[in-house]
Amino acid sequence: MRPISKEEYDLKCATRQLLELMSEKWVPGLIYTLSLGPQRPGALTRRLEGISKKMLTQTLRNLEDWGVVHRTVFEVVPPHVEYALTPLGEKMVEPIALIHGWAQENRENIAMVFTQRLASKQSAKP
Amino acid sequence: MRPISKEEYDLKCATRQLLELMSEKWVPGLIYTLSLGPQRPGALTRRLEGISKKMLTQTLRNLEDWGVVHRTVFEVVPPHVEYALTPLGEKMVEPIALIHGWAQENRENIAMVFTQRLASKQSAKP
DNA sequence: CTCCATGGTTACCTCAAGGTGCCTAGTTGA
DNA sequence: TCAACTAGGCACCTTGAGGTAACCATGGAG
Repeated sequence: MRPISKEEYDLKCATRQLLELMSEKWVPGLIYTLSLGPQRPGALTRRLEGISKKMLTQTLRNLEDWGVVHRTVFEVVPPHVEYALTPLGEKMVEPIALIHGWAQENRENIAMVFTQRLASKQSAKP
Repeated sequence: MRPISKEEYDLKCATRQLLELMSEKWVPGLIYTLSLGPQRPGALTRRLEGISKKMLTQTLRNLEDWGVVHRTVFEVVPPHVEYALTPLGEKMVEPIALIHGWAQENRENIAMVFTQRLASKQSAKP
């Protein structure tokens, strides 16, 4: 059992990098929504109830950096912007769908755990 | 495009619950290591360089709550404890392996993004 | 002339994840 | 007698993710 060095685990591990991206709060919702077709920011905001402008922009910029999302600006007024998945982004839909599938299969386990945690948290602070 | 409600996205979505678990810092390493066979805490600590006792225990308890890991105590002295994946846990190895596969295929993209981000962070705070 | 919608940016605040360090308790070896 | 190994509990601290609210520039509707 060879040790996994700090550097290897923290920095180089593409798997962890990817998992961290995918678990950013709004990433799965955005990727899934964009997999249905290109969208304008307004539409995305309306679809993902509760997302703030800041988080929408920030998350989309992040996904752009990853080369997962492409931003198209139409030079008209009022401004018109569209976001779409890149081919790399399309390739990310499948792994997320697999996670989703796993989660659905085991949704009862997950729900159980979740309600237990909620209960214990609430009983902890009266 | 039906909106996704806050509650739906935050609370009920098993997918996000699962992604959050999987992206906890030490979870992928622990799941992968345990997929090689049951392990004692000491061995896990030695393998995952940089993990603290607290984080090891905390993460393992968390995985126990999820029913992903089983803890066996041998009533001997000095104490002997073993952690192993449950059948549910075994089923989690595959999705993680898929993510891992994706990350490997696209490791160059990921590495590029990562070094860029590092560089921009360092130039931002001199 | 004012209001609203377009797509952002910025400063500020909060909370929890992750980390450090010290404590327990029993047994073995120097 | 003191140190070290076993597995873990607990208090404290720091950092960053996520959220709130205000601001910018433009143009059409009333």
